[in-house]
Amino acid sequence: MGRAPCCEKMGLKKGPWTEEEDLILINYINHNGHPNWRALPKRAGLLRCGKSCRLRWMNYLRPDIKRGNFTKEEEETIIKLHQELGNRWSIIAATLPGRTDNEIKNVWHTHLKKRLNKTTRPESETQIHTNESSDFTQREEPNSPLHSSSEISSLTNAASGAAVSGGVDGYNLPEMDESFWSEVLSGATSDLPAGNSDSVVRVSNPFGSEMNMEGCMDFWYNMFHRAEDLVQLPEF
DNA sequence: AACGTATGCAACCGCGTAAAA
DNA sequence: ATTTTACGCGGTTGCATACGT
Repeated sequence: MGRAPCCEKMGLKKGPWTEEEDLILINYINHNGHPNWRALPKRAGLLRCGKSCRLRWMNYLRPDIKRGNFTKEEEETIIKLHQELGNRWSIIAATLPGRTDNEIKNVWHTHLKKRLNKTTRPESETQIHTNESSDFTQREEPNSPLHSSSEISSLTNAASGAAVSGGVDGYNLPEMDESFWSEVLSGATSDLPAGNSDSVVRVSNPFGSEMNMEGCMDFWYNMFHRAEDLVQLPEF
């Protein structure tokens, strides 16, 4: 498979963006959108590669970017989702409107991870795994229907619609009606006492992974309801 | 005040994959 | 059906600033 020969050409600028470059990029995208990142810098008159332009726009210049410190609620969401999903920063970012995957990744490595390490209980005291040192995919069940971040992205996008029963990549996604949770609960193979939401149970979630019931419910809620924000494309 | 170290964050790099040719 | 191209993601790097000695 060929790979994009991005940034190979000599003469393309690297490093921090100047205010002038930012203005050029903002102005161009506001008037033309960004249907083709690779062609954008040339058309806009920027000596940058498309990849660099995309990154700058997505992580810094987009009008819907929320700047400033993370709220306690946002941090808790990151911690909870990271516990369930591992380093799936883009998925986590999808549940926090205005926050970028890069920003969340930075916050995790600079603040949250350290904070958690300070308060981490010994492994033997908890059945809930954190995914910090192992890739999420390595924890997937052998028969897990999801194998790549792009598939999860597809799920996220599919979730943005009202009806999701059509499924993604052959996987039938359930309707979020009242019977949904009863089906999930009936799919749990745990023999733990009912109502113990802190305990790990194996649930029939599409990731084939373990998460506690509360986490599973929160996850689905975020996926189906907050993903709506994702597909509201800016108007140019 | 000067230096060394730690921290935070923006940006780059390389890979996987979907879409196009 | 195969190859090429472009995009998006996660890991990593490097610079600027803060902090401690």
